[in-house]
Amino acid sequence: MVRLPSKINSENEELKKGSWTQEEDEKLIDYMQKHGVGSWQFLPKKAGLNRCGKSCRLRWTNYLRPDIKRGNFSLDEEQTIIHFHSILGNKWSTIATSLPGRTDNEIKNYWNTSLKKKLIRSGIDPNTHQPLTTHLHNFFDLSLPSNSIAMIPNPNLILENLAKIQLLHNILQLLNTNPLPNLLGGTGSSQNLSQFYGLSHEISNQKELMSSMVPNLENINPLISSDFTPILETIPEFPHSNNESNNKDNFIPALVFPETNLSSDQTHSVVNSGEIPNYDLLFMNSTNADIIWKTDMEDEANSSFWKDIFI
DNA sequence: AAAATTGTCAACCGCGCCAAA
DNA sequence: TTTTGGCGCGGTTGACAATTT
Repeated sequence: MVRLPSKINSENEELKKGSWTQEEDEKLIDYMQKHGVGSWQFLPKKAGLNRCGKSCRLRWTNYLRPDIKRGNFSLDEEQTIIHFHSILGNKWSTIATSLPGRTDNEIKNYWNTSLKKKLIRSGIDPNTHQPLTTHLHNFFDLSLPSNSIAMIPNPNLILENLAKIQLLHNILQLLNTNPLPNLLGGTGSSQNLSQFYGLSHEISNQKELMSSMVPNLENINPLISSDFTPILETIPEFPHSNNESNNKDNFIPALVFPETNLSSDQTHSVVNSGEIPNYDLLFMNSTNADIIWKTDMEDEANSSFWKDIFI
């Protein structure tokens, strides 16, 4: 048997690709109404379409089929997708069987463009469906058994953990500048914040959250003294409004920046804007002992927050 | 007002499964 | 038992729209 290359028809002509025209749609609908679903391989020729069978199947199942439901996903549908995704993962076609009129493609698109972000904003990892802080615990705990760093003064490890602290800083900054995260939007409260971060007790401010999220924080860097409390106490409270000036006042000053491609002026501008630096680059370089870190000591306002830890 | 960025969604691609040869 | 080909699935792309800078 000879298999035709998929982009050539039996007359050796190039098959059409890309968006479907109204005329092509009409031909396909007309054919499907008369013959129903059959062999996709021979359909294009019979229906007078210069397309491959696969393209016709896709157009029919994802767009032209008469039983397709249009419009926004309802809350029920949304919850169904989240529920089944937590059990099945990216099995879009299986998930689609629970949502009449919705196609796997549509569900997949909706997940990738909207639902995933909604979950992240709610403090839930869209891959594991677990609170994001579970990962934070692992993030610090796995690499930081008690006292290990103090006993092995490996500069690369110190740099790596500096990077981790910086990452934590930025997570806290995000939490501090956005409305409190909660499940699927709406107004937040400290109660549901605790709930969605997987904490057994209620927390009312950021320092409590920080202590709860990173129990081994005092072991991260040998330069950190045992008394971490004074630093925690300087962390601002959660803002309980969207007032922009309040949010600005609550910016946690930047900790350290790697001396990468940022000039001093750029570093200052990043510090002052609260912008998040490029962590891919940072981690990529963190195994290199030559990496130079700088604290922003010239700027008293920005450095006072962190200098007790590192100087 | 224009340019840049981000979001949405239809469509494509390659792979793997499975039935038929 | 192995090979072949149809089909469906999940990941990705790219065009267009909407929003932001």
